[in-house]
Amino acid sequence: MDDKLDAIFSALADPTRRAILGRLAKGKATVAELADPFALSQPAISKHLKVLEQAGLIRSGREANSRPRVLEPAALKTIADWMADYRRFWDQSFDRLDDYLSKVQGYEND
Amino acid sequence: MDDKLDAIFSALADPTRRAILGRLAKGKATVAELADPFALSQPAISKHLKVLEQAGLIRSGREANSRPRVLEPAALKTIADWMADYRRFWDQSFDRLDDYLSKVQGYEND
DNA sequence: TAGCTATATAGCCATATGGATATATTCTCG
DNA sequence: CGAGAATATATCCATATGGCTATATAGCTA
Repeated sequence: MDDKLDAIFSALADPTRRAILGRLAKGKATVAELADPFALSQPAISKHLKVLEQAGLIRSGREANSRPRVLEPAALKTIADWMADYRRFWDQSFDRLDDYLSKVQGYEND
Repeated sequence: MDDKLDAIFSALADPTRRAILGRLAKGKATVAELADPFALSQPAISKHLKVLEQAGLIRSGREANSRPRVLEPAALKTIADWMADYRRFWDQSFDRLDDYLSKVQGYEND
């Protein structure tokens, strides 16, 4: 699990890769489309994509000639879960909210 | 802001540093106390602390002979805010919860 | 002030990272 | 099948990172 967190956090520690995720949040995209906004070579982008994929943040598809990428949200949930332990430190409403929800009838968190 | 996110994510991309944060979540600690659980030299720990401090994740105090560290939650909030844009991808209840809260009387999120 | 404690800094080394260019691979299509 | 398009891999280079040992600095305390 530590290894997973290492990979995810370090994948996110780069503005190019975060921007790529931002693009993928709007939907599937090819490598060429992902590379377009950047002044970087295609291999550089492929390298970034590999880092993101190995961290589990994205997945590769296969479509005719291209290998479109899609977002893989589970990895983000992994770090969100890690952060949950700290949430009380900055989110003053968190404890109260949690408490509140547990008392509300008819609300199910799936 | 990108630089800030770079620094925070890359500070978190190391298990030693995350463990240090975990310790600090339980309260202020000296460098010696923070170093204790690890099979690392004192300078190595000091280096990690510097990384955490430069990312804004911790702060140094001054107390007699020692320089105790404390958690600085604002930095964690920074990445939580960044992640908020993606939350809808994994948290199915998020939209519903958000919607629900906006309709609840008497609840104020500060 | 001298010495002890706590911590920081300097310097060194090995490995990792991010970029580039050149080339290989894999499909699609005529 | 041969050409072109889309992407991956191989190399190479410069810089960053994480660890160590040795040493410097700062504050107590006798």
